[in-house]
Amino acid sequence: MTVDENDLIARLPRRDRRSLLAVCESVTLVRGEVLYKPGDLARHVYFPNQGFVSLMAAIDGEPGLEVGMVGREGMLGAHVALGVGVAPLRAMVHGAGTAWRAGSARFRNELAASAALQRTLNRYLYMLMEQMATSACCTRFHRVEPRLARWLLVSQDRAHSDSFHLTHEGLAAMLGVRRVGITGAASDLQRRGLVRYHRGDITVLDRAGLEAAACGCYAADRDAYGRMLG
Amino acid sequence: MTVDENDLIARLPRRDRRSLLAVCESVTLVRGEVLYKPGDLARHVYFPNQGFVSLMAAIDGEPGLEVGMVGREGMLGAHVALGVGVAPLRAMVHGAGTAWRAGSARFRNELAASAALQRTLNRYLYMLMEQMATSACCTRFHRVEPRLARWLLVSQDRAHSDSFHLTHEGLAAMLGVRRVGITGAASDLQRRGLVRYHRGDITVLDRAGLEAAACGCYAADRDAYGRMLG
DNA sequence: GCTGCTACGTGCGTCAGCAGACAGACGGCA
DNA sequence: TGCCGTCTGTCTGCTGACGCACGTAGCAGC
Repeated sequence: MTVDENDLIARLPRRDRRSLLAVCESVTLVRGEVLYKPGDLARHVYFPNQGFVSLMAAIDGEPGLEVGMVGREGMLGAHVALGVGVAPLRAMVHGAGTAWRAGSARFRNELAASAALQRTLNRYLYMLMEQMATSACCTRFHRVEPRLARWLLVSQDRAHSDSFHLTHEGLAAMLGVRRVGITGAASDLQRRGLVRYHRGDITVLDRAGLEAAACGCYAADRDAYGRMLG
Repeated sequence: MTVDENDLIARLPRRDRRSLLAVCESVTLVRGEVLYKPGDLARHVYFPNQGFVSLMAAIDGEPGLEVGMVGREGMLGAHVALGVGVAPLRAMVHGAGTAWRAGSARFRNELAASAALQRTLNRYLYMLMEQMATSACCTRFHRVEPRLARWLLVSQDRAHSDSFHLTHEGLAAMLGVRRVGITGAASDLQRRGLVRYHRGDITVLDRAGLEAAACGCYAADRDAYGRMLG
């Protein structure tokens, strides 16, 4: 067990944690990897230790829109915890890292046996729903630039790193806007010295400034996360 | 027990259903009533028998956007089932009806005691999340008119009635658009003979036509509901 | 009748974001 | 070294929705 341990697992009582980890294996999350596609039967669940993964809702056959992001604070395969095998969302790795992975059936056994795990995941599900609702509003009402700033902050939190890789094209797909919309917003953030990017390599330079540039949804999400822990 | 029974309760084994109903009382849902406000501690959960209730996500202090709708196919207070007392969303009654209501603590006891209830609610939570994700995409990508058509269909399903009451102003708040946007879309639907409305009283005239006018999200939601049932 | 309120319809100027296209810059690779 | 694909920046014309404001119609009450 390292310092970079998945938060949900870290919060379990020792006994439950050991039991769960006994059915887990360590895997590497590779950038670009798709962990779930909508309609797929999920063979595994994942507890990231580092890295971050986007949850995308599809629409009209298009990739659609990002409705949530998962890092070491959460898990992938919440639907398995709800007793449904079929994934509702596309889960795509954006920041590489490692994760604990468990087979769905074994995971369900662990869940049935551990009240602490049930409690923890229930709280996480609650937070995820809150995030999705916030996200929906944010997408509707906020401008591209504050939304981009928010996305970068959330990614930075999940990645535990100041820099990560994603092109304007990729960012546009996440936020559901055109690439040129990202180009405009990103240029401005760079001009103001908040970030630097170069051919897909993005570095956050001024975190406080970026927080000021982001919409209130970032703070709302962070608060929701805090409430989940407390 | 009447024919208009909440679907979640109706699907429980007789023993579990009796036990749950024993801690429920029948209440009336009045149009305009707010069952939860974000941040409130939920004292009760509700299982509607008729009527329909909107789940609204707030943003920047504004009422925001509807992210889900609940009728007899679901429950209000899903967050209580997840072990969190604080409501994340505003729940507002749009179609009057009756509901079974249980105190949060008693409901939690029932939930702990009934594996069938847990399974049922888990599947419902899954569907609710799927709906929220669909809703987020729909809000972003679809035009006002198809979205309005979808909203009317969903309401009709929940209300089990061809007519209900909501002004253009109210519809605008649900869909997160201007009132005049609704006026334009509604005029068109009326001109095409799909609906009729007068000072807030809306009647669906041509259901099939309305389904054709709605975006694919309506069908997607209905399918998700079908999958939940098994 | 007049008043007042609510609901609905319309017109106008503005604007963010759209679609499509193009060009320059950079970097990996042969 | 030169080529090519990727990434980024910019332009044009277009449109759906916005904000605001005003006009009208139905309904209730003294």
